Amino acid sequence: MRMSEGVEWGLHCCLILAWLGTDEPVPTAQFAAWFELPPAYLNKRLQALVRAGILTSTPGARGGFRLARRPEQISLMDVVAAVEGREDVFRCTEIRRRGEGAEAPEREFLQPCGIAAAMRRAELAWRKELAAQTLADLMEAAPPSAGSRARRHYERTRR
Amino acid sequence: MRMSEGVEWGLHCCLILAWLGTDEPVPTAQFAAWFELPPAYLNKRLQALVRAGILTSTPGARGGFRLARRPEQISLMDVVAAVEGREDVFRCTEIRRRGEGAEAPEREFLQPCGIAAAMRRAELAWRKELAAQTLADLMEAAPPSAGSRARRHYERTRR
DNA sequence: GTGGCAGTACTCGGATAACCTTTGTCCGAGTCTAAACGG
DNA sequence: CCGTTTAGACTCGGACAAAGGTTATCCGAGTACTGCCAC
Repeated sequence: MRMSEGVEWGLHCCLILAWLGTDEPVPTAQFAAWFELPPAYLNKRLQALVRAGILTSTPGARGGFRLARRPEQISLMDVVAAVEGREDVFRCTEIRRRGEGAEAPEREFLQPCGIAAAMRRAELAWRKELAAQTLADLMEAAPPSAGSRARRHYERTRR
Repeated sequence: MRMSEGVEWGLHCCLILAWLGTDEPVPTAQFAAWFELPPAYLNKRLQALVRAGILTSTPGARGGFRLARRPEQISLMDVVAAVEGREDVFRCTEIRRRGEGAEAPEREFLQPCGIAAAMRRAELAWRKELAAQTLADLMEAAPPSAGSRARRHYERTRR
């Protein structure tokens, strides 16, 4: 059980976009150089954020990615859901009904499996915490120098 | 990001053991028949619970698995950690230090990565919920018929 | 009849393969820029 | 000098492979039961 790197990559890229605060799209190549990541694969990951409505992409020369919403309206939950999908981490396969359970009366299965319910409770707590944190919160918690450094670097490497 | 089936299997097996409340070890074959699961692989999964100190195994004929502790002292967190490992779901690879970050002064990295910290907060909430639920809680929440059915079935198929 | 003994069946445990998800790469469609050209 | 055209470079987007992890299987070490045999 491990979260894919795409979440980390996507969050860092969104954070950069938020710090820059520019209207110009930033291409994948720029992000890839920034973090020494494989450009093509990073692009593939960012596409997931576009599909989820977190980023907007403009094709062609001078194209790239921009934030689709303001940083206060992008939560960690949004990014995680966009990259990892919206399925539950714990996926109940209802093995209670198999084998011996097949002979049990149907009314025993009216209420959902207790194990699945407990796992779901925990997962909801996780999701709630993720939804409570936005990009803006991350910006505020980070050292101010990080934001200014990002802007300086962007100005220097501008096309 | 998906939790392995071993967690579901392990929890159901532990629950059966708790319901039976017997001192006799229950072999893998019995569990496998109960839920129509591949016996050898289920055995491999239960071994993880033994290593974690949740179950005790007795080899040889008339062998099998027993609960190592009382149901009130076995939490969902214990089982998840035993099967899935104790590593964090979100694993920060510190890409902030790579590429452009390599030129930043060291003091910018004194406090941990904000993204990793936020993810960790969410994960701790998840773990806390898991640790708060024990096998005994699951037994109480389940319909009483499930427990009695398990005992009846065990008596019938006793060796 | 009783104690010992060998054979047998059964169980866990770890070493060994098949499948699937994740990671990584490549090329095509479309777009903007910029230079060249003609009026 | 200015507008048009045309070639070029750049970017996203999805189709195509490699790698690692999970799922599944098999065989060996060890244990308890059971029937047999000797006394």
